[in-house]
Amino acid sequence: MSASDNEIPYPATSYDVAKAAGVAQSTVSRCFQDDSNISPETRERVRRIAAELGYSRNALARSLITRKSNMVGVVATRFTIRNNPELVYTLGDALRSEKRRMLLMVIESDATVGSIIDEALEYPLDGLICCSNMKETDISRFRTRRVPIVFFNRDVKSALTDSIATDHAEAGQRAADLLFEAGHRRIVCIKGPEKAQVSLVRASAFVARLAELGVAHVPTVSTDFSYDQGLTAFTDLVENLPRPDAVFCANDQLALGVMDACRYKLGWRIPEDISVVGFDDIAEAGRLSYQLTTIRQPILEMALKAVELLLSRATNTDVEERNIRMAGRLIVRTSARIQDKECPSL
Amino acid sequence: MSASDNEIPYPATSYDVAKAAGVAQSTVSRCFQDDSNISPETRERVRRIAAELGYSRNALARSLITRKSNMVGVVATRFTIRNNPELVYTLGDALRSEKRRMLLMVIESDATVGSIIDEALEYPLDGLICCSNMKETDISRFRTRRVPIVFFNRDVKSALTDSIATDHAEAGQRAADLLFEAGHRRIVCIKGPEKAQVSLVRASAFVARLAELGVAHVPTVSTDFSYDQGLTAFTDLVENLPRPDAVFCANDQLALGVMDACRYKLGWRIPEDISVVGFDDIAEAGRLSYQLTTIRQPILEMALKAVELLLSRATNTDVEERNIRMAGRLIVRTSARIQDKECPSL
DNA sequence: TTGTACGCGTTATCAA
DNA sequence: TTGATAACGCGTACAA
Repeated sequence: MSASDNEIPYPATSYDVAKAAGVAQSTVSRCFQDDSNISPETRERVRRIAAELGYSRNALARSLITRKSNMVGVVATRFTIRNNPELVYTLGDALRSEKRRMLLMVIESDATVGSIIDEALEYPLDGLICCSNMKETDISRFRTRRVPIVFFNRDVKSALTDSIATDHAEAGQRAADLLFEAGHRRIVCIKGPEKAQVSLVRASAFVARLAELGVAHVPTVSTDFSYDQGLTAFTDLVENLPRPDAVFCANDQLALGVMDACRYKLGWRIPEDISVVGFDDIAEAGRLSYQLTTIRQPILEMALKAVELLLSRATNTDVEERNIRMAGRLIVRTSARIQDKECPSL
Repeated sequence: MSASDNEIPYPATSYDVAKAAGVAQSTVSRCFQDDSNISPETRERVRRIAAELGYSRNALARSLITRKSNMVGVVATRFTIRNNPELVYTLGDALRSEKRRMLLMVIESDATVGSIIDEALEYPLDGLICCSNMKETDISRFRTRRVPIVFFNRDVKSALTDSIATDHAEAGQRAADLLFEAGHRRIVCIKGPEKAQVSLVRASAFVARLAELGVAHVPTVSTDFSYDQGLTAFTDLVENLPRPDAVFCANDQLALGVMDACRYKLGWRIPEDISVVGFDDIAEAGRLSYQLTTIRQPILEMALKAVELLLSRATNTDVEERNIRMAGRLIVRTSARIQDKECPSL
């Protein structure tokens, strides 16, 4: 028994199947395409033989000739993945139902997106869903290659490049109205990183709206969007302040930290002593221990829409860019008083 | 101006670069490989011209000839992604530092893993990290193709196939010892789905150990591993039972639901009236509102080890399978009394 | 309906 | 050090 007897050096190719079935390689190829002219008998026989040989088509070789990789790149930051794990699942699921694979490229933060550009360009991606900012020079490299991009929750405007995002400004404004109408006047704001566009928009719209309503000063502090900093930054902030009666947090993680600070560090009751409003509606916000009133981002609808926008670019190559903004939805729980203080009977 | 003047039909290839640089295509190829014999001047000049043309190598074409896709498949269930988002990030990060891409294939649950087998086989993956069970017949299809698999937190044993998992049995046993030594005797157990191996192992080891210690009956109920069912299943379970003094939950989500059931439905104090122990150490477990005592899975270390195991198979083709079990780590917080009831002075 | 021949864009081999 | 040429495995004209 020689070495060549038991060699299984490489997976079977369409040539191997062709030889075993006594047909041409192109016939084998046709047997695995849905819309090809092939006799039912041949198709069945060849497929059976292929199965016996353990044959699968090589997707890479196919991509080379069809010039379609059937792969969609998804760029996501660590924070996005942690805060919205369902987004990853939903994107993957939506892409698979469109016969696309998900090449997930994770980055530490928006600041490090540059590190994956070259790698993404080496694959003839069908498209890129980018949950990060990107420089125009990098965007144009994809555009040159005809790789469409959809930005997800990032306010990036570029030619032929779509985006979908929550309407953060409207949402921040709504939070301001909510708290003002409930009679709150000593209001503070816990926002995210200075570099995080979404946080800035939410917070500045919130503050601006309050200013319109006559609340001139809204003490504000920046954080890293984490529970821990929500807890500590809030505690520090209120130390030298008249006690606030409401707080808006630019995301739910912060809000949970603020709530725990109130209850376990400051001894304040929620919502009797202070109203807390968050942003996102993550799973934790609905726990009985928190019951956080917050503004939900329609992440899952946005994910589906992102896939739809992306794949429609394959046919509609030159349609003008679409920048879709979806309204957040106020989820009323018990962490904020929503009726006016002056009318407790309501 | 004819149509051909402004056509940018396809990305530049190495032939285009070669023509522009006045060299052979193979020379261009060499300029983009680190370990090739090429004069520094040529390399620099060609690379510059390539950059001007916006050239990137086509990874698919390269894979075809090198028979290495540099892609690693990661199979993960919706539950895994939701419960352990950091796992996704860590795997992606570890793979990228090994110059590999992550093809993430999401599935609804272990039961639907069959739906991605064919699709995974079509790519000449460098390997597969599988956070799901898999039938032996499917495993062998990958083995035939020389695609190594590492099972992650699944107790799958198969030839040449590595696995890494938390030692769930040891952990369940440890939870039992912990509660028993604290003096608890009326103990209940909230486990996960009947089909979830990890849950069964944790719970049955827990119950078995208590039996050894003389606690014969441990009322147990199955759930879907969710917060909601932790809350409702526990409430239902204890309704017709003498009040338990301790509860072990097969994951943290359940434990949080149980804690909220105790506090907000049953009016029990934690840990004075009942001790609660969870499993996983998800982020929520550490919140001040919960302070859940739990057993941490070393997910991140496991992720790194999984990548290491997988890539080592590329060279060590025929080394015997390695089934690594990592010990969980007890994280003591305040949701469980750990000293004996009889010795409150401790 | 099937076979022949070519090309997708790269790396690898061999000769110069 | 470089160039010519042959793969890699498939899809697709075109001819039969």
